[in-house]
Amino acid sequence: MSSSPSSPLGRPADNLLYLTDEQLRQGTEAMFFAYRGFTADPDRILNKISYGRAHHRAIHFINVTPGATVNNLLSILGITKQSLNRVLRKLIEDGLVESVVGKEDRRERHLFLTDQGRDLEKQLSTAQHERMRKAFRQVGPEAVAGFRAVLEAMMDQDMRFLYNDLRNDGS
Amino acid sequence: MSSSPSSPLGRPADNLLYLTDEQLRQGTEAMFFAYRGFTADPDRILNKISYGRAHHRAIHFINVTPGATVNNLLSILGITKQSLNRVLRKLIEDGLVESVVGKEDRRERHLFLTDQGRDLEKQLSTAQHERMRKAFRQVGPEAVAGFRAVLEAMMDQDMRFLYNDLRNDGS
DNA sequence: CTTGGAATGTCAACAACACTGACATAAAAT
DNA sequence: ATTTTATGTCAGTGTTGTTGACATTCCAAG
Repeated sequence: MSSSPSSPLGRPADNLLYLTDEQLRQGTEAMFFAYRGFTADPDRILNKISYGRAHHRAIHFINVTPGATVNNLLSILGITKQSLNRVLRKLIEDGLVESVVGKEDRRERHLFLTDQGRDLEKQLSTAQHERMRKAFRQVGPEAVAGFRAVLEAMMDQDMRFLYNDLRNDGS
Repeated sequence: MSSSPSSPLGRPADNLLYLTDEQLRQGTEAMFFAYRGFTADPDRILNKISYGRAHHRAIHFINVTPGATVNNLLSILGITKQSLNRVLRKLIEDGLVESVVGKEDRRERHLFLTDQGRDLEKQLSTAQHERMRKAFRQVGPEAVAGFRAVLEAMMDQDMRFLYNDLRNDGS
């Protein structure tokens, strides 16, 4: 719309061939099939212990932001507190997550993984990372940078902020 | 593992910094947040008409491979026939999908979108493509190529074959 | 022609995970 | 003292997946 590096009148769409409906359709299908692969390996582990993806997501984000409150986690996961509570209750009951009453604000519950929780997290992330590492190595760092750039551009703005917060530190 | 462009002994991991656990974790989170964005726009449309993602997926793949049988669709979607059948029944009942008994093998049902089905498909894909086109344009063709390369490398092999079949034609 | 198997459809039951709405409790903030 | 916030819990509902069982149709092999 703004700056077109091609000649002003001749072949103006030549550098935009990657934006055709056909290309977008292929991108859509790539996302669909790749997301299936992306979740397949942890899903197998979770299945054995009667957990689902919701448990995985909770464990993942409690691990990267230890001490986060329930509300923090709700913002990240984008689900209702009732849904999260169901999952958290089970994780606490099973001894994978610890809930600590806030020191300054005693209404808040700060969430931590127990040793057992960290064990499971390690198992899950190892399985998931194996596939991704293989893919990353296969395509090289430039492709990975492109992958990351597109994904970040596809996020909702709120999620992009959260994502970048998690990228820098774990606060 | 095979060819390392860096010096044989000094700093052997320098070009592999993009494969650290931290980088993989960020890739994982990028996938998670981006997939949410990816589905958000069509989800809003589907919600209004009491359909879900399963309906969207069925409509999408019937559109790109018109005349596919139920079994074809099952391979692509990776769900059970019972799950698919529930969705298809509703789509047929609502007049979005037509089921045609096979001419050569009359056990098979070939699936097509009706005009009404194509209308909805267009609505959904337009919404989904808008976000993706914006992202693609923002990052440029090289990044998009990397995005596609990583996603393809993350698929299960079966899905990669299917994906490439859909890429070339619709048979 | 009969039998076996493949493709499809249907019924029932169930589980995971999301939702809404309503209500309870505790504690911080005003 | 009252309101608001953070959290938890109960009850009900919907979508989408699962198994298992069974019926129908029909091609193909014996």
